[in-house]
Amino acid sequence: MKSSGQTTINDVARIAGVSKKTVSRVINRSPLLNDDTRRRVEDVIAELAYIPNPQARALALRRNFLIGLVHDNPNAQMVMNVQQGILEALHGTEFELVVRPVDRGSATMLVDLRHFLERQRLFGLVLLPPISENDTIAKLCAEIGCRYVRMGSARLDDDDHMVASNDCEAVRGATEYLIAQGHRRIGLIAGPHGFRSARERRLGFEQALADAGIALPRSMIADGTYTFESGLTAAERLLDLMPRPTAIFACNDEMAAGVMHAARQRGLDIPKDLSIVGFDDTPVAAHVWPPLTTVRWPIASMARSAALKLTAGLDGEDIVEEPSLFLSTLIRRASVAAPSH
Amino acid sequence: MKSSGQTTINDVARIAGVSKKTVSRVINRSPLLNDDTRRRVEDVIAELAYIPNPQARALALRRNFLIGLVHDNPNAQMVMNVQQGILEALHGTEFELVVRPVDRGSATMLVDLRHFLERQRLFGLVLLPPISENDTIAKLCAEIGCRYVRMGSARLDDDDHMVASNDCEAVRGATEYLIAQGHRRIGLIAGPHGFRSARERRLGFEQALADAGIALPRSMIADGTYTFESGLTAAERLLDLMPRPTAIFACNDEMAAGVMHAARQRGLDIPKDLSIVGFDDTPVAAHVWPPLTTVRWPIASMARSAALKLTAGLDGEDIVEEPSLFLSTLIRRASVAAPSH
DNA sequence: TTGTAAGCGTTATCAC
DNA sequence: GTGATAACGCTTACAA
Repeated sequence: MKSSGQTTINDVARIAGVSKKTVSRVINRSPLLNDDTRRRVEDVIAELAYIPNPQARALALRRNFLIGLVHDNPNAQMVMNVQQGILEALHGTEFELVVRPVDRGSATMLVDLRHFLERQRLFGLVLLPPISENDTIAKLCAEIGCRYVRMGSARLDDDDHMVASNDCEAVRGATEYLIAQGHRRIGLIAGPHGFRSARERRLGFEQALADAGIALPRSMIADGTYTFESGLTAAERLLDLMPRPTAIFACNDEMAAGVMHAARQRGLDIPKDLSIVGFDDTPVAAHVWPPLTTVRWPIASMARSAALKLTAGLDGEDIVEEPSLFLSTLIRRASVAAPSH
Repeated sequence: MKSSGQTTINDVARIAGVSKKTVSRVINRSPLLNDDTRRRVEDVIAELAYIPNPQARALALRRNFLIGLVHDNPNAQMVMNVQQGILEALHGTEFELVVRPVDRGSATMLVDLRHFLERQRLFGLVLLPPISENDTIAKLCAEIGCRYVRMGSARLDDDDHMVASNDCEAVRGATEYLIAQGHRRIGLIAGPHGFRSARERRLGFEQALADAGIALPRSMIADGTYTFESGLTAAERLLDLMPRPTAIFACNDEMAAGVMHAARQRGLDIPKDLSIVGFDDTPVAAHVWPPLTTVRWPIASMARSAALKLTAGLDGEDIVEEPSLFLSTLIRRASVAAPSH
């Protein structure tokens, strides 16, 4: 070991009595290596507690050991869950996680992202919804040679490049649950236009009503933007209807919390006068009063699989096929009851 | 530009008719450079849209252009705000943000962190509370030669190595507000033992009562762990008291939300029967019913300053002294009123 | 199966 | 002020 710093590949080579290249082969698990040699080198590596320098590897390989998380998702808990899932997958590997929020509205978003990818030569990208729905970004990655996996509410890409939840079916199930409770006048607070998740969730809602033979007048659907305030405003419109809905499905928890405020402000009792269902099962769902019935999707597991897809087949590991489709669960809490009239 | 890939320093040097070293000097804003030369090189750089390769720089400089965010904070919104603040500071620079959650309880935490730092040779670290309160980590950074800035509820280090909020004074102010509303029996739900923020907030609470000449029986203080459930449990104990408190200060919003549930379960009206104040101003504070009066601290600004301290004086930029102390604000919402009896 | 030489794209050293 | 030349620590040809 040179006095100046860390143990290098040269130290290992010298002490093991082999060339650097042989050590390099051991590090990279080259199959064409004498077992004796490999073992000898591995012993020296262990003894010196040698760790290959990621910067040098990055330079030589023309590729960094960084996984990027690209997102424009305003929901903190969601982003954190994704980070946690990715880090779980990356734990014990040489990969690190770099976060990169982007602004969907910005005109320079694509150019910025391209610069970022070209400069940093990331190993791969996990794309969070809603930006993951942008096909141009996927094409950009393919063009630059950066691996990517997109997370989404439905199949956005081929299996190697996406993990998806089944939002449509999940919402259908949740709506069927409301119907089973006896509700017939059910309002929907939809998500923002252009969001795939909004489309899928609305579709599931409509299907459930259609299957049950319940008419869905346009007035029972209010537009929202996934924010608390938009939920509040939309709920005010729905609650002005005569007769008003006995239940409201909000396409995410934030908006459902807004519905609760709107109901409370008019003195409505939840769930007696109004049942409410949300989507996401963010912490707010459990912490509002009454606790919110909602749909939980396995966001951390999905992110974990996404990261594993990215790094699959690198370490000479057995290639385990990661799942691409993930199922959601209806979490039943106190915000739903049979209609009282 | 070679056919294979990106523009390199060699291309710039060749076309500008200077040596690589001179280009390097331009990139690194060396002061000893002929203005003519500099301008010529800069022109070529602009023309070729040349971007220095961060991997090669990292190898040569023995230091990466990565800022690490080390945290063990369970609050998603808080972590996201910090990330946002750091990224704001890093925007337009060559730095990227790497996130590194750690497990405070783990026996190998320090060893893992050391490995991480030695391997990745991070440029610097932003440490989030509560892990930022750990002096051993600061020493580790100093030893390894990794810059760091600690975020905290009070001055944890010298000005170059910390940014702090004034939790003690903020809570004193919030408590004085309750007192000014007429409250005399005020309960405290404290934070976890060993957390500096818990200590500071409790201190502020005690000071305010003492200053107002209000006795604080031990029974009026309940232990919490910054979680919703602990807030609920602690509130149940406080609300069992005879006479019960007319107001409760919870040391964070999560616990305050728990207090609301506990109050609701016993049919207490908020704020008529019980006033509640929280701390942090996380989204839940605005979304519970009634909206929660709470203390907001400028977490993103603090993180931004932390990152700026880390990267200060690099680009030959004017060195602007970043502030070290940040003030909190009391956000008055509907969860507080004068006591009704 | 292993080793040698030549990069990868940058910065540091030390002359000129 | 500027430029050869040698690092930085690793990998990829290409030999042997």
